[in-house]
Amino acid sequence: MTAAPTSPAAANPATGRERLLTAAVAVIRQRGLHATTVDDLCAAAGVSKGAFFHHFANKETLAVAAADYWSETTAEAFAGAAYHDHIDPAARVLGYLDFRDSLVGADIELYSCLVGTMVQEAYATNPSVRDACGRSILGHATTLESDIAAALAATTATAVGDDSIRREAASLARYTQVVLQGAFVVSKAANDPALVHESIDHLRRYFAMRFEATAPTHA
Amino acid sequence: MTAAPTSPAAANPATGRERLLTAAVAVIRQRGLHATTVDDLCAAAGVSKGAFFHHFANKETLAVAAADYWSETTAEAFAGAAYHDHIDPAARVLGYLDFRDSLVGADIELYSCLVGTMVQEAYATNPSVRDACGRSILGHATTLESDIAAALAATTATAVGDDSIRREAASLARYTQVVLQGAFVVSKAANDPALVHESIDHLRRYFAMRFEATAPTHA
DNA sequence: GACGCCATACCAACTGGTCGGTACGCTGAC
DNA sequence: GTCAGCGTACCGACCAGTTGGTATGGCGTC
Repeated sequence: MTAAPTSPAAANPATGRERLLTAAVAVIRQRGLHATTVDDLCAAAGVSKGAFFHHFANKETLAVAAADYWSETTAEAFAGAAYHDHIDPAARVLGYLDFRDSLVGADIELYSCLVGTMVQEAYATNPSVRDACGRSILGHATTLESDIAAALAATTATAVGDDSIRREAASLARYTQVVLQGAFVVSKAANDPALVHESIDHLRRYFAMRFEATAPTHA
Repeated sequence: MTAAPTSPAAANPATGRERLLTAAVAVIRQRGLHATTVDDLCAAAGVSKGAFFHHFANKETLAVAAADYWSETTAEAFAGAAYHDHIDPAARVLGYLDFRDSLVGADIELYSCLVGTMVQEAYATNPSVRDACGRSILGHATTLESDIAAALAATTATAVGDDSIRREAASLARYTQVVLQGAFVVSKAANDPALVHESIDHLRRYFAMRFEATAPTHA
């Protein structure tokens, strides 16, 4: 241990704070917040305990920072994904589901959601962490709203700005996150990633139905 | 098991073991597994630490027992519910969703699922707890399969025993649990029980669509 | 029906290790 | 010289699990 003390940016490019955050995402996602000790995080990040408490006031502060860091890094990944290129808004929504589906690999702890895992533990004991998780999940959901609203509007010949359309789009956007989070939980319980694919299939089918519902053709 | 030996209904009706299990369900559901200490459980159950380790080898054993206890008590509640009385299998399935909806109150920790909460923490660290949670969730899902299969068979004019019907019914049964577990997670993150109602509405709509899909009349 | 025997159920005090957090010292950059 | 960015050493609290003991009650025996 005790990595190179002299040149900080030599072998390990990231700063200590960032190394701690990436380590926190990886370790907490696997083992949970309470089961992860500060020493675990320091070891994973290759820094000392002094460095940890230099950057974060306490463990709870780190957890909030990790949730925010998670929001930022995942937002970048989704913003750069190809499903945005579809012309048809319904295709963009279904493309989002395909993209989520493609992220699922063999190891559940590598594709499951950090904030979904944390919020279960933090809900009653750490309100600030719970709120950070809420911001992350609901903030991500809002990025879907405009596409869903456009797709709904196309099927009902209603204006996208219509209030009932906006509300229903927001509800459906939240529902995507509900299904994904639930799929992670149940796939962990069953110890089987196939359940995530299966769940996304059902959700995809639901969206397809909703987008065809009253729909005439639109293009 | 081990029924009441002498006078079960004296001052404290339940035996120490059962008091610990009911306390475990209540406390762990609120605070999570790792955040709950053995002393917490003893205090909640009104027993000493010695009693705890008399009945359970360690904390992990208690967690498994609590998951099993949860399975048993919830199974009784669902078995006695009125939605089974519908003649139409589709109505039984939708009645199940209504029943789940009716269980949702104001306090999330009072309606959320113990095993869904525990499995997130236990997945990587306590395989025996994870498996107990998996048995609980998937075991509950199987109780829905026959009704879903019957409802699907009615819409497609296929035999209930048909293999594809059985598989799809099993998949939909799992999906109900996915949505419910996800609704609990996201409603905790948003700190808003309304999200559970909203999610069940979407699931109800999906089932209604699936049961009407290719459907002619059936009776 | 009294007695010895033992199992079950439970309690209070303690222990050894762990964990979050602190105190303080070093060092290079500006 | 001072301050960010660490590292080392350490502390106090807490916590899972242990130990050693007590109360109770069933049961065979005589």
